[in-house]
Amino acid sequence: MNQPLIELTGAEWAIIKAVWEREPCTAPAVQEALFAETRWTYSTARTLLDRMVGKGLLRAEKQGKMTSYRSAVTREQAQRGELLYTLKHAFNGALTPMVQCLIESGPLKESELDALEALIKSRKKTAKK
Amino acid sequence: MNQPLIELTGAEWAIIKAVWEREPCTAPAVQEALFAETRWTYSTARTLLDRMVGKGLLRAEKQGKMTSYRSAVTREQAQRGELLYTLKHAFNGALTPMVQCLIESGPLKESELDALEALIKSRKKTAKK
DNA sequence: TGACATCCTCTACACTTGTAAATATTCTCG
DNA sequence: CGAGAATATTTACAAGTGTAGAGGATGTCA
Repeated sequence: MNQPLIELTGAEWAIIKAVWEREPCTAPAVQEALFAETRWTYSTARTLLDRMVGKGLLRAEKQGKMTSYRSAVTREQAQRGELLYTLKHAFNGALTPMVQCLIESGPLKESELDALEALIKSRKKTAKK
Repeated sequence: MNQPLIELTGAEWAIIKAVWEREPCTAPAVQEALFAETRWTYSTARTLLDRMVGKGLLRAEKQGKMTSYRSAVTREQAQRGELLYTLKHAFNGALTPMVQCLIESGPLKESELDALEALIKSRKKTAKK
């Protein structure tokens, strides 16, 4: 259940997001989808894809000549990994300061504050044990 | 004002935290402080320190034979950089889901929820423009 | 059947990161 | 002065990352 903490590089984030949005999908499809943003050639996208399979972040299945990729970790798992990395290194595990810094850094709208407030309220109920 | 987004590796976080806590400080001091946690030799610590000077994360000043290091970025800047990286890559810039994921991931206590709630309230007042 | 268009595999290469040994330079005290 | 202790400088090296070219295999249409 507690897999070994997922960490993604910037390039990997780009790839996996493209995969999540269209899986299963082929390398050319991913390359094309990301080209505008990254200017990566097919080779580059393909290398990244295959390395990520090696790391267990994606799974590949060969169908004839095409290879079909799909994610092996969920978006939530990846997000959590990223957050936990930051929580641990940048905030020494202290959650409140982290949220504080976050809401102070970001340009955030009134509506977002409302959303957060609601979030916390509901969370309080759930947490009650 | 908008410096080019600070990103630190795990090793760099360890170093800079040690520096923040005792700056100005020497390489041997940093190495010693981190030894229990990292088991780094003097060489390793020194290399890291100097590379970080090269990147503009620290500043070094030679005084006689000793070199004295101090941070060139604040803890807040570094924290912000880390958060913004995550916000951008993992959450496509959407703040609310990020906070949500955070409070759902972490094991957080009642008191923390209270703190967060207070935080948001005060923030709401400030944000009023 | 042959010329393209597609997609694949292999190989490469520079840069960064983590880690450190080897060696040199100084102080400092007996 | 000479030896040890404390520091510093240089060099290295394996893995990981970003990026891609070259060249092979295959399907397709005239």
